[in-house]
This record gives sequence, C-alpha cells and structure tokens, in this order.
Amino acid sequence: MIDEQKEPKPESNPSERAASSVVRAIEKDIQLDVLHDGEMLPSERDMMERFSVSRTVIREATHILSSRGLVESRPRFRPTVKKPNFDTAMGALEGIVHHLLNEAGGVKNLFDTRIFMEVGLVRSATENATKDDLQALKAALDVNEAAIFEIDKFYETDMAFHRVFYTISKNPIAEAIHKAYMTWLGPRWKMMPRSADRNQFNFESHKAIFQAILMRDPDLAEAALRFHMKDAWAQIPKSISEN
Amino acid sequence: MIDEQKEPKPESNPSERAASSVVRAIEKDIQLDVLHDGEMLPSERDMMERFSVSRTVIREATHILSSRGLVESRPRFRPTVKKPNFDTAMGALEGIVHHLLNEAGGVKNLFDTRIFMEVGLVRSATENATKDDLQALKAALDVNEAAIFEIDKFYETDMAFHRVFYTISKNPIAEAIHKAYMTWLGPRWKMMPRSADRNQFNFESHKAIFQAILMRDPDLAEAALRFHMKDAWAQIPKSISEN
DNA sequence: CTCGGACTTTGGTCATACCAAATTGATAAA
DNA sequence: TTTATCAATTTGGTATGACCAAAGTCCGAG
Repeated sequence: MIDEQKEPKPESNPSERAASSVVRAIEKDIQLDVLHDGEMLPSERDMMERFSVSRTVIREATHILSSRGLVESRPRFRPTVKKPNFDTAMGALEGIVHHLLNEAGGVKNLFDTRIFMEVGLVRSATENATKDDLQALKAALDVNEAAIFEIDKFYETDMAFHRVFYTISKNPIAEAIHKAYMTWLGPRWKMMPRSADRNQFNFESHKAIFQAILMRDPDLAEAALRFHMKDAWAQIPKSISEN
Repeated sequence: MIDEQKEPKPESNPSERAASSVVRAIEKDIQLDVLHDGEMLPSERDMMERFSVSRTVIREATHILSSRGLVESRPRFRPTVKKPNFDTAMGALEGIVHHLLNEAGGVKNLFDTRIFMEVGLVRSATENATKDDLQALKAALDVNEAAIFEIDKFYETDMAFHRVFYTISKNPIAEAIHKAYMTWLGPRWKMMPRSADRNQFNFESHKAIFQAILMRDPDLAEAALRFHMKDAWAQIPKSISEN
C-alpha cells in the first residue's frame, strides 16, 4: 500500500500548468517503482486530495501521462501504469503519422525510409549474422514457402520474414520500428490483390535475399532486397500510393 | 470567417468519449484547410456552443489535438493550428524518449541506431550524391575546419556536417530524424571535455569520410564513418553512457 | 500616429452535481 | 467451499457555474 500523505505544495509558478507538477510526481513514482508496471493509478478523488488540486487538474495530468505512454487508459476504466518502451514510443506517433500519411508523398517517404532501413539491416546481417541468426532466417523462409497457397497466412509469414532482419540487430529500437512500419504501411498492402502466383514470386525474392546473405555478399543482398522492395511498391494501387 | 452553425449532434456512443467527435471535427477542418496553418482556434466558449458540449470536453479535445501535434498551445494563449510535419512527430516522442534514455542501455541503443542510419546515408551519398550534394558537403567541411579553434562553434558545425548526409537523402523524414537525434543525444556530448586537439581530430575524421565519398568508395566511407562514431562514443563519460 | 490605461474576453482552476458503468461485497445456489 | 447473482457503492465522464489573472481590445490623451 502506498503511504498516503499529502505532497508538499509546490511554489505556484504562474507560467506553469498545475497539472505538470502532478505529472512530474507521478512520473517519479513510476520511475522509482513506487507504482509498478501494470498497477492501477489511485482514483481521481484520492489523487485530488493527495495533491490538493481539483479533479480537473488530475484528469488533465492523466491525459498527459497517457499521451506520453506512461499510463494506459481506456474510457471508464482506471488508468494502469505502463513502463515505457520503444513500442509505446512508436504508439505515441500514431496520431501524427496518420495525418502525415494522408499528405502528398507521405507514404512514399515513409516507404523509402523502410527500404533504407532494411538495406542497412540486410547488409549488417550479411556481415554479422551468427549461425543462429541464419537458422532463424531459414526457418522464417520455410514457413513463408509453406504458406504460398494460403492467401491470408502468406501475408503474415511475409512480415515475419522481414522482421527477422530487425531482430538480428538485437536492438529493441529496431524491433519497435518494424512494428511501426507494419502498423502504418501494412494497411496499404492489405487491400492489394493477392494470388498464389504473386506469393510464389515474393517467396522467390525472399529466397534470393537469404541466399545472398548465406554467401556473405552484402552488395548482392542489397540488390536483391531493393529489387524486392521496388516490386512491392509497384503493387500498391496508384490511387493509394500517390496520395 | 467560419460559418457559425451548430454541428449535428453525433449519436451518443457510450463507448466513445465525447471529446473524440470534437477532435474529429476539428481535424477535418484542419485537413480541409477551413482552419489554416497558424490560425487560432475559436475560443473555448464559442466551441462549446458550436458542438453543444461542455467546456470540459472542449478542453479535453484541444489537449488531444495538442498531443497529436495538430495544434500548438502555450498556457494562457489560444491554441494555434499547426499542419503536422515529421518534426512535430518527433516532438511527440520527446516525453517517452526522455524516460527511455534513463533506462539501462537506452543511450547506447539509440546511438547504435544513429550509427546504423548514418552508415546507410553515407553509403547512399557515396553512390548517388550529385555535384551539388558534394559541394554542400565540402562547404560544411570547410566551415567545420574554420571552427576548430572556436570551442563552442565547432560543435554546431560538427552537427551541421552530419546533417548534410540527411539532407542529401531528400527525404523529410530523414531530416526530422536528424533533428531528433541531436535533441536526444546532443546533451550527452555537450558536457564532455572539448579542446582544439579533439576538434582537430574530429575534423580529420570528417575529412576522411568526405574523401571516401569523393572517391565513390562506399565501403571506405562506411569504415571512416564507423571509426568516427566509435570514437565519438568513447568520448562520452562512462557514468553517462552506461545509464 | 503613438502610447497608456481602462474595459472586455478568455484560458486555468476549483467546487459541485448527476449519470452510467465498473467494482465490490454480500448472498444465494451448487 | 466454491461459484453464480444481484444490490450497494465507488468511480470515471460530462455538465454547470464561478472566480481570477493574463491576454486582447479599444479609446482617448499627448
């Protein structure tokens, strides 16, 4: 149980919102693990007493914490504490990116950064992948092949194959970025026509990349990936890719 | 002037916050340019009448819009409309990233992605840079050299040199990422010891990268950059880099 | 036309109230 | 004892209305 005592009232600085001192206090509690991950925040009425502010301010504070990803709040439910990670960081971008993708060239720009990113990952993998990494890649490739005739499942295995490149980097930021790309770019491909033929072709592309990595030939791997990505972009209906 | 008529009251869906319909309406106004960039939002009291909701809800709505970067609001001032761009998107990450950097390995992970990113940019520049790009790079390098003995200024010209790699990509997302890196990683270097010697050394590193690009040798350019970055990382006091 | 200053508007905060959904606790059924 | 059930209570979402201080407006003196 949390020690229930009132916070010292901070100097009322006119240029600062009252909510922000509350936000800081709760941030601190989270960082110091006074509020553990997954735990619920105290009720609004409790907090208003503890911080000696109105419920209005408490609510504003939780909104801010929520937008920063430190707490997760569903309507009508008590907000729960959430230790931040790079995934939630990407989640914070959600709103803005959604708008950006509706602007001219937005999708293309984002897709270009994905190509850019994966080229780097693939080159890196080509040069540094361990036995285990290669095995994971092979496994993903096999699963991908097995799903060629399962229209729905192929899409998943396709993503999973690409994801391996991100996981090989062992950098949690990279993995978060992959998830973000899938979230933001994915819907654009969801609606494109699928067929076993296309799946077969995509699988071959994946295989080519994999083999280039096996051969430890970064330039070849890069070329194979670029070809694959360029082809993927061509699949997007113009009506979507241009807007 | 905006046509002053009440919005049709949306079906009161219990599972949705009242604020979100207001948010949608304003988002739409912004996207359709009914509210132009830089313009001020109507007063809260006006909006509460227009949407037939309480001021509480209007305030919540503006907070949400603010956290999405669609409006910019300073305390005591009317929020102003702001067409979103990738810069503001990075700004939205501010809060979370701040926390993440305080976690173990956070700084290192972020720095690694920067290395990763720049390696890609430099390779790309090596292969695709136009005459103008090379000239811009040369100009930045010269400015950097000229500032070797101006302790404070060198830091700026250093950043500016690296920034050129991002601008060469012609992708606004890349440029936003550069700014983000400088914002988040910059402070860690700000406090490190400076000297003309170190500046000289860093300049030589920059020069090496530049020359590799001139020679159109991507592998050499990558090696030069990696050496430079590795050295830079070594400059960070252990006490900071490890936390 | 510029500079102040009085007056009005508006954002920040508080207090209070009501409703409906979520939570809790007691109770009945298995 | 365990589980299913339902009423009582708590709590989040929203609405009102009020007050203050800062920002914005307007007008008259210089």
